Amino acid sequence: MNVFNHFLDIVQTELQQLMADGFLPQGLALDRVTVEPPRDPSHGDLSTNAAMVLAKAAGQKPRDLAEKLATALAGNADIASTEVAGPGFLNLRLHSAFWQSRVGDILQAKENYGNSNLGQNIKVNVEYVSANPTGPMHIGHARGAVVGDALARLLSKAGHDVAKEYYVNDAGAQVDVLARSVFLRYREALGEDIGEIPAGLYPGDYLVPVGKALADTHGPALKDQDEADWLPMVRDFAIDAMMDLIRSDLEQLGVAHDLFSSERALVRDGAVDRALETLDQAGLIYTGVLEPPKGKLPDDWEERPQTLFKATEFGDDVDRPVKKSDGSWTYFASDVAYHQDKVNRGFTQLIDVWGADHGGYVKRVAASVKAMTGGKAVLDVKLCQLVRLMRDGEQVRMSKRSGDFITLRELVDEVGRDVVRFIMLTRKNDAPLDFDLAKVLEESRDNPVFYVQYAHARAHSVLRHAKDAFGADAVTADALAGADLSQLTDEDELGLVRTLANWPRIVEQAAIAHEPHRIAFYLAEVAAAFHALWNKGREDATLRFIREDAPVQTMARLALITAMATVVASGLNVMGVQPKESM
RNA sequence: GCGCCCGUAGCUCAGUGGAUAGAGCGCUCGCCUCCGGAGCGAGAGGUCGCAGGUUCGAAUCCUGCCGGGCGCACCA
Repeated sequence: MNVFNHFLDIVQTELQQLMADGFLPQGLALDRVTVEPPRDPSHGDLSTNAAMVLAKAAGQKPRDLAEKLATALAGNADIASTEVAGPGFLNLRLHSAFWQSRVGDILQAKENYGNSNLGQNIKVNVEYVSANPTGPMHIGHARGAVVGDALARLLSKAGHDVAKEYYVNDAGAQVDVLARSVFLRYREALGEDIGEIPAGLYPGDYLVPVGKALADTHGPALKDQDEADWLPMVRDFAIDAMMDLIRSDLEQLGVAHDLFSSERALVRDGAVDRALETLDQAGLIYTGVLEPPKGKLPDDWEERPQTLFKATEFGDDVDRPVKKSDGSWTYFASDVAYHQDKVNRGFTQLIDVWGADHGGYVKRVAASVKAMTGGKAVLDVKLCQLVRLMRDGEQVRMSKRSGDFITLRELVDEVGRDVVRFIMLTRKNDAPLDFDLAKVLEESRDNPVFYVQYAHARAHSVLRHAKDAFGADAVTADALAGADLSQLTDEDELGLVRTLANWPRIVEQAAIAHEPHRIAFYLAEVAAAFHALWNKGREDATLRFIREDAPVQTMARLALITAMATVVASGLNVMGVQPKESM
């Protein structure tokens, strides 16, 4: 149950009744009415702004209106008291029994607690990573991979029909460079001294085995051919090898896409021609000359006519070229086709997760989607800012020149998959993130991965102790489900329950905002509430979870911490992190 | 020059229309024969970059300015 939606329904029903009974004017719009947890817990359990948002249209003073609503709600069995406060808030306090029942909800739903039908099974396409198939993934790709994957899981939990997709840029000049780089390694594998890798080719050692594999397959047969003869074949060979590499990197991170879409295949199948034809028929393609870019001019800039898309009609700053000077499609043109392809496959919500360096590209793609679909499909681009790799507060320098950058694989090998995934979600996507290799492994309060995992492990530790004290037969899921929850009366116990009952709301809000990082912050809050309760038991022995002299109360408390562990596991599951039962 | 993002406590950051703006670190003061002290509690610390505007109500929305990051024909 989403407690807040539940009471929003109740409040709206009562408001409708007040209208029907003539206490309020007919036809008031109730869509701005909200029910939320008050910022200050001393104000009660729930707070509604109904009186304030309706006062003007109703022609009544907010506080008077709030009083009427309070009277109307007084009959509700779950509401213990109501209070009009401040400028016209109506604060509700619920009976303990209502909160206690939420523990039962959680135990019953298990990790599905927090699932929502918010998305109504709408088809959402999340495209992420989409790194060029020219080398292994590095730390920057890791952030997009985690954000995209967690967002997909989040939307799925919130009731969307989600497809996870990787766009393979296998059609541009960069894959020809890859092919030449591999060909060099092929000659090397045949015993040739290739010396320094020339500038403009990929120098990384990861291409050595690819060259060797090529030599194993073909022997020296390719060596003396013209480039035009070997390049297409070597290119395909190299792209396959790179995608295998990338897939295995992703697997290490626990990221699995549903579909890898090939740019080359789109071009080959004529999808780009068709997409551009669509735009052309709509009168959105023309030949024109662009103004030179303001500020610094590129050295080789020349004024010339280009085939342009009227992006400015859909909110972009300038019209955008779709053909290169050699007549082939630009990358943008195939991206238009790719987005059209997604829409054709029935997706009405498109989400792209990109690096921040692609920020200048957002408007034109959004414009193309708008032009293609007449606004029926919406595109949201999540830009991920840079990850700064640190060690003990010092920035780790990466040398891109030698191809010796920090790979995803090295990162996961050093700190583990779960740590990488969690830390990547401890910032908003549009804020830069410091990833400190030392700090993320610290076992302390200010390492959120540890802090949250510790709460989960601690709960399981208590359950193990309880089984020792009462016997494994006494502490079972059935026994916990049947616990007398009215035993949970301490204010901090009920406080923890309230925090747990917030989970369904967090899921919905994070899903609406497309912000998976909110899960990480929420879990830290749950962990804090649990650790605080734990320590209260240190000072007052009657508050400990396990009281051998009070088995009924103990079972209720074990039910509570099981619920806590369940919510933490549910949240970690959205983040793609495995909960730990011991540290 | 233009566009996008960011500016909140000494530091790192939450908080996308609600009440007295929060957390961690750091600082000050407390709590360990006890279910895992790998933790907890209390305190000090703020013109929410600046100036206008919208609103019953603005850190949040709008406009302008200041400061920082990223990007800026045909590459991907």
